[in-house]
Amino acid sequence: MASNDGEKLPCAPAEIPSELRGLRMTRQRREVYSVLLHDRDHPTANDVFRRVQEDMPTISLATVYNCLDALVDHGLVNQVNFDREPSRFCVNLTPHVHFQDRDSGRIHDISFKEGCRITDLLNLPEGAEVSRLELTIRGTLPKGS
Amino acid sequence: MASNDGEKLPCAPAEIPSELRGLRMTRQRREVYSVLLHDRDHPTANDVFRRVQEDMPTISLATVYNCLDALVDHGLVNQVNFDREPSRFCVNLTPHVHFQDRDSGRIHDISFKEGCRITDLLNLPEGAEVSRLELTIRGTLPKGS
DNA sequence: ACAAAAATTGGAATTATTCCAATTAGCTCT
DNA sequence: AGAGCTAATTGGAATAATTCCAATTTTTGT
Repeated sequence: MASNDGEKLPCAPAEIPSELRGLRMTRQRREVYSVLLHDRDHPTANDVFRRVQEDMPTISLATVYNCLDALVDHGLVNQVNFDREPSRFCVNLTPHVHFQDRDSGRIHDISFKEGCRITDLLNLPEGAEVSRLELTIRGTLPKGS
Repeated sequence: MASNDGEKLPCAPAEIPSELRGLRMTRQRREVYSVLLHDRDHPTANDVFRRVQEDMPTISLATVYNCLDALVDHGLVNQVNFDREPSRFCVNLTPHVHFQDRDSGRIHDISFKEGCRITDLLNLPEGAEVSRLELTIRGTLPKGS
């Protein structure tokens, strides 16, 4: 889960500035980021690759991986892992967890109830510092949600 | 997170019966399970393979994978995934989450405070049924814990 | 003991991801 | 705008965890 520091984030490709959080926005990174902003369905690296290729047919898969890494490192994108499945990517930077519906396979972002922190529920050892926390849930949703 | 139904689990290899939760305990499965019971340091499949080989030099890695799968399917063992690292395996069936210390790399089991359920903190959609939930934490522990 | 079913085995195959060396693009300073 | 420097991109090869497969062996039920 990423920490959202309250900064306003661009919501349309056209608004992506040339640098964001100190990350040099190359054509490829901009395109990858824009694809992630456009369809927020938690695509895999390969999904992103295929989508970016439509506008930029010469991009390589290695570059997509590089771009995704860079975006993740700079906190613009979250990497979501469900078990041993291919990683998925998510531009929602507000605190949330992921729920995968067994039937559709779709992943849903689930927010926290007001003021709730997971670590309050745990018997963490004295002095433990949490730096990254990932919660994934699998289950079913009522039909048609 | 496994559900522990309160059943008393064997704590020494010698005590493992020929069937457990409907799982046929073959020599190989028994050995794999016994290795997991003996050193609860969340080994990978490869770690388990090397340990089992000491007593059973002819076992194959494929069999270790098969045995681990069977044990996981029958709820005797938990599969633990940290990001894209190799899966690790855990015989602790009480409800808990996993904390990886950045310095040592070691994984610690973290229990819940009395009566706490993670799903109570979440804005789950009406009617959502949780079937599996995995929480992994990375961070640091004070020296010497 | 016999037949049927299930598990084990070794090796090959798969697949997401990473690595590498060569080219290209982006930034800075004049 | 041009030169030089650094970082990013590229295609292809390499890696590594895991899965698959077909043949053999073990176990179970009759």
